[in-house]
Amino acid sequence: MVGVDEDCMDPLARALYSREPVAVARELIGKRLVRTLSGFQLVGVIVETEAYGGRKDPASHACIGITNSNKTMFGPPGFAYVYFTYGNHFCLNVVAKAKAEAGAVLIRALEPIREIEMMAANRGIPEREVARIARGPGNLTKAFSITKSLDGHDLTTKGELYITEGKAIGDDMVAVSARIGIRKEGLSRLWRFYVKENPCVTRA
DNA sequence: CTCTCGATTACCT
DNA sequence: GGTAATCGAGAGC
Repeated sequence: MVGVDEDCMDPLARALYSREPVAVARELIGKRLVRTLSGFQLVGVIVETEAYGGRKDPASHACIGITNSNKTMFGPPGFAYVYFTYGNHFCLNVVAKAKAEAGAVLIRALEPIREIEMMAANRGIPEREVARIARGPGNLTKAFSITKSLDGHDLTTKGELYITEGKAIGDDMVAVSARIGIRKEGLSRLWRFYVKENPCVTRA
């Protein structure tokens, strides 16, 4: 048994998420996502994120106003916003906002560091293909067994799913780009953050 | 390697 | 009825 340190790490406080989504998206790079599953703790380092705003962000789900499926984004920061899309995939966000009515940070990729075997099994791919296990928002939720049932879950409390401190990653190792996959406007906003040259980050 | 396209379903208009 | 913050298979170069 190697990295026992995660066991005594407390979840990040809600104050960290009570800021502009862009600031939170940058801050989350290098932090650890912890998933408690069947007595095991799956852990991954966050290596790719994207910020989404409220009514004024045309690419955000919150753009259309509050609905039954996006209401978590309009609630308090520090909670998980999980949605289902393309008929196949769940995506995990953290609600993040300063003063705006809505906002969130999409977790797009993780670097697996603990219980990798279980993650690979959840994905149905060989354990040796570590880089592919949690690369992409739909893939990471599958690897971590995250579904709509975790929508609204508090990520600042030690439980089924939470985020802890990790290793600080300096600005020289973090790249910025336009967001991926959005079809509406909003591409001019450079709200995507990722670790340079990390194999667990999505292409494009 | 890059590119195209189909899968599949909840939700909103 | 159209669409979506995706993924992976398969074709083509």
